[in-house]
Amino acid sequence: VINPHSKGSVTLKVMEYSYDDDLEELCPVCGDKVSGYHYGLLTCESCKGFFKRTVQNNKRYTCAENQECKIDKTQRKRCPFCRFQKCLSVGMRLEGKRKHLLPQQKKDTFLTH
DNA sequence: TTAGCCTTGAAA
DNA sequence: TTTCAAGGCTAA
Repeated sequence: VINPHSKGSVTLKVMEYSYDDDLEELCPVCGDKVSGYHYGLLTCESCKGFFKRTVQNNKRYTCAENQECKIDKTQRKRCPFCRFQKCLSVGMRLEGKRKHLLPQQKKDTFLTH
């Protein structure tokens, strides 16, 4: 913005845009803060660990309700079954067992903010 | 069992 | 050499 009141000088005002609203930084599973890519997508540290444990030890859970439990940061512990279901539904996959397999370029998803 | 921090190793 | 996600570790 050019200040019309300044004579010889020009003041430039930089508009700092804050899209605080939807800056996808939340785990698609529980809404916690993401810590990076885990099993294919951005998730939080806890869901990463949960998914890992579940897969590694072949955990089998059962839902006490109708397998429709809402998963959020405070209820995620409540129903592992629904939590795992959600992990799968949002796209978590165990396609990167360490020690082999090429992660190739999964650069299809950017963080173009 | 959960979840945050740490180690590791393949890819860039 | 740096990056960063998989897997390890462990306090609570």
